[in-house]
Amino acid sequence: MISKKCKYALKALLYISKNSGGKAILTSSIARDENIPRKFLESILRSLRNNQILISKRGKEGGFFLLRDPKDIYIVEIMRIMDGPVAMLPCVSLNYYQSCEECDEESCTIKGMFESIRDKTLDILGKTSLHDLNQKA
Amino acid sequence: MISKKCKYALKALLYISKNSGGKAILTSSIARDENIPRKFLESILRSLRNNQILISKRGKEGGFFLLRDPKDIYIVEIMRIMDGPVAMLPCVSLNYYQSCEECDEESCTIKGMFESIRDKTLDILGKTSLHDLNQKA
DNA sequence: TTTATATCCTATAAAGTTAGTAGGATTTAT
DNA sequence: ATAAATCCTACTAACTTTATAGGATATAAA
Repeated sequence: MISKKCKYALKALLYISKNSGGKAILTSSIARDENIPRKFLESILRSLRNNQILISKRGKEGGFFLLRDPKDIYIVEIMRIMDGPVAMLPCVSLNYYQSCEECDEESCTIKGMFESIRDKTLDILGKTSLHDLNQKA
Repeated sequence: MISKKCKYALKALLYISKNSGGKAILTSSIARDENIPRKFLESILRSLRNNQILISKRGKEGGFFLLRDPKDIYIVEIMRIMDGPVAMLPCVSLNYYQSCEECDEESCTIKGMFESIRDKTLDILGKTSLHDLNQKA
């Protein structure tokens, strides 16, 4: 399961991607239209800005813009920022690898299966962009 | 990420599958050899018994057996018992479906992607058995 | 029939994570 | 100056995870 935070982030980015015609998008508009608690959304958008997905403009007439073209923002990147590893086991994660202290990785017989799942998952998440998803509507 | 409970369950079942030659396997043996806290493992095995994966025998000379052939026990079943849904979104789960209250499922543009991931994942988890994984060693 | 050895069961708890909320500080266009 | 927006820190309630404690119960064997 992905967290609500992550789902909110995806919805917000798709919203910005869809509605921004060069103009800044307000937190409050996203919150209203996507049913996301505003204060919670604020912190999500700030986090996306800190991670080079969004740029923000403060003050009146402010708001958020995508830093890159929606065709160049892949879902996997958002999910890693929000939820961390995509893999189902720490020892199988490409970006957040951690060894399993209690078991021997050499003789582990479940790793392979979870590597396959990771690869199939990344194949989708790493090739789907914000633009792709907005085309679905 | 799967929970430690789920990982412990898989390790325990593979252990039982591998070491049971018709004889009962002790919680304490599994705990020792797989580095799993014994009391925690007890509750995991009990849960697997409650869900028709194991049978137990109490008292002296007791222990656990697989209820079915290792070739007929698929990983997906264990994961669902331990962690619930395999899907990444509640609204995309086959066995634990829940609607997303805050968004309109009809117009949702992220569902499709998560359905694809679910299908690829289930294709692996639903076809891999305990026997398959023990062959890897 | 006693004893040793298992599982069974309920309750509890510490730590971590999730999903927010509160209250203002700061910046900017008008 | 003022209105409107983001920015920032701190806090919190609820939930989940990862166990632990302390016996109750069942069974095989001596």
